[in-house]
Amino acid sequence: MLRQTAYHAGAFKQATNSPPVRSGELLGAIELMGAPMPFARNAEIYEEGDPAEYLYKVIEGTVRTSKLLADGRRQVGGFYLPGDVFGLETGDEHAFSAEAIADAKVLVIKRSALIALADRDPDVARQLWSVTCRELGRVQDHILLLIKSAQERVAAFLLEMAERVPAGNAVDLPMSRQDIADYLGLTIETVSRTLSRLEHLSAIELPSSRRIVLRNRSALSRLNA
Amino acid sequence: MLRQTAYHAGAFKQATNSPPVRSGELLGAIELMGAPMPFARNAEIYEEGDPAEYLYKVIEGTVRTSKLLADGRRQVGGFYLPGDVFGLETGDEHAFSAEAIADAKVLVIKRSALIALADRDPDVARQLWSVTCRELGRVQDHILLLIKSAQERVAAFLLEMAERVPAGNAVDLPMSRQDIADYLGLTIETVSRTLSRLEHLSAIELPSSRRIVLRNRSALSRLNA
DNA sequence: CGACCATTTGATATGGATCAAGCGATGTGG
DNA sequence: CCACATCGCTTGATCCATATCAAATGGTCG
Repeated sequence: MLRQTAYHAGAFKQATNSPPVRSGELLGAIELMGAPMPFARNAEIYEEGDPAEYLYKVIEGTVRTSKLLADGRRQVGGFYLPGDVFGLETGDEHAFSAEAIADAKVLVIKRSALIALADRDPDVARQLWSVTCRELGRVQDHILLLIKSAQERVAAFLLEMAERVPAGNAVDLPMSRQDIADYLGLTIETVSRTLSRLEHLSAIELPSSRRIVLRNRSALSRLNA
Repeated sequence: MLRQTAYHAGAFKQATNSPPVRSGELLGAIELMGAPMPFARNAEIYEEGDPAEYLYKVIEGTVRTSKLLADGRRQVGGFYLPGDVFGLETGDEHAFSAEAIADAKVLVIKRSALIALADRDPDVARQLWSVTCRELGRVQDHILLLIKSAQERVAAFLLEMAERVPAGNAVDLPMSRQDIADYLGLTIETVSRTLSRLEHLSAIELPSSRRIVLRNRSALSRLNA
């Protein structure tokens, strides 16, 4: 456990692994404005620096946002599963790029149309804001991940994914080790080693590299610290 | 330099140090709704978990948002200078707490009133969204900071502060070393050592601990990598 | 079957954390 | 006005978690 500041304060609150924006009823009317588009595995949806003309909602598959740093490293901003909205980001242009991790179907919504609609319908405006606020919360949680130890990061990641793909205790990860590493700010080797260690600790099982069984969630939560 | 992924791609874009939301003309009408409140140095403005009833805009002084982790570490979410808006965050309750670093004057705006106004005035709604998007961009940039080396983090921090307190090359930092460390995900010792190293490299001067003169910005930018 | 790619595992190096001591500024009481 | 405590910061020595370099393993596709 890394030390940063040892404040012995009273306010202990767990970092809530907030998943990306999942708009169920939300954006209901809005979805009519969008066109569903297919993207093949590894296809680019938009690139860093592209004008942010559209918003996106995953219907099928998984999408990853990422950013290449000047030195060649890559930071993965997030993984987006069916129901999740992505492409919000900051302003005129996309700060990250987005790629389909697996074959995906994505609803593409024209931003200008959405804004125009929001101008006329306060409900839409409110939803737009709400979706953005939740994305903000997700990114803040991501920050909290990045200051933890490798074991904590991996454990938190597994718990997050398990929560988002509710299929009992078995999770089928759509992303590669490299994607996970770049999301968690670790190397692929460290991710792999940490998973092996968690297996030895009987916290998880690894039937195959993409499939992970959570055997002891409370142990994971504890490691999550 | 830490390795994460060595993608030799074409898209090289520098992490733009986006400062917190600074609403100049923005929130113009809105500000009439708010009451200016004084906060003494170290006074708490709101606490993690408090219902998020208000939005805030710094008029004078500096505010820091932070979060205590279960193990006693602290993460500083951001520093807010005059003109900056804070307290947006996620939804019903504040994920971070906010404290005045120096004696501050803060405009306090009731969220419900603002939302009501946004319902009637699309411009207000749009501004609210815009402010949130910019905060989102700031937090994403913060993530990019946290995966860099100590030297890069400190250099980036100095450049960011210099940009936000435009007073030539001399910056008077309102925050302590501990605050900086908790913002950058480093220890106070590492921050201090790194500043000393930057001084030896003649990138900066340290006339006093809170005052920093940028002697060679391009060198800092280069370190910033 | 063989080539290729993703993943795991091993050995070593290193950046930053930790532990500890020193230093300078500020403030307090005598 | 000066001794002395305190606090924030710096500097030094050492340790450790994770990166790096390297090789082995395993699964997939032609």
